[in-house]
Amino acid sequence: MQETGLAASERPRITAPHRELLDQVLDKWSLQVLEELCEQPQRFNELRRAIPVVTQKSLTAALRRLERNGMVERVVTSTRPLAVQYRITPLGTTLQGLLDALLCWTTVNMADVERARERYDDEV
Amino acid sequence: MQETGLAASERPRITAPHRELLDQVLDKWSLQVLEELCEQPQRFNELRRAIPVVTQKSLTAALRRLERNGMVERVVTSTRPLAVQYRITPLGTTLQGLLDALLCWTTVNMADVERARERYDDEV
DNA sequence: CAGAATCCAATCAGATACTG
DNA sequence: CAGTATCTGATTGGATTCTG
Repeated sequence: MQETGLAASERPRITAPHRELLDQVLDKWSLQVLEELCEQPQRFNELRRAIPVVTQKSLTAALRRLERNGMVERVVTSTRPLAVQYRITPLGTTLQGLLDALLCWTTVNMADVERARERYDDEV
Repeated sequence: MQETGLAASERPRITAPHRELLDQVLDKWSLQVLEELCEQPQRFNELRRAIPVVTQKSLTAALRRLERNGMVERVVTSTRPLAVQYRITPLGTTLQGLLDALLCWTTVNMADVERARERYDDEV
């Protein structure tokens, strides 16, 4: 499992591919899309309404990125007019714990962060 | 299937302040700065060398953001030429677990993601 | 050394119009 | 409904120059 006997302090580094994946998955709209789809599958315009001020363009881009990375599945029903449902994939659900952890962290530390901001803004 | 009080589906939502904080802390360069400073305090140019291709401008911006949000502390020694050391704060260290979790997730799922990308790119 | 200031190219986001 | 296409104004990122 380990090539060499590394010290505990030698934690894995963020490499370009990892960084890139996080970028695609943690960006502004993707997080909110994932959050919505974790709750239930939804259609395009449902998502649009559920996520406050996302434009159609940004939502489309976020969905395509998530689909490409295997986080979200696009299910088309060829009716007239056609219906498209987006749903989270098994791979996508592995992100849910992480999302919760992120949200938990912001909730716990928001007050401290706001104090830090006030201090910083005052002294400058 | 669900208890009184909060339904299981009623998970906390990402609100604007939370989203904004995550943006400031999870962006491309900030993650790598935090990773570096979690290992040891470093000076400006040390960080610059440690983080492959960051420009001075981007590094400065990331450090200012992290400082403003209380994640990083800037320690100035008024020598000639002056020395500036950046170090992680206690609040900043609360992010470390999250960073590890993020990195762990990418490591575990990278292969699946790459397969998903190939599938997507092929069919389009 | 540790930046600030400036200029410029490239990217992005919003609005609008159109389509199967 | 679920998008695509296009135009445009704003924001970003890199390169360069300068400074205490």
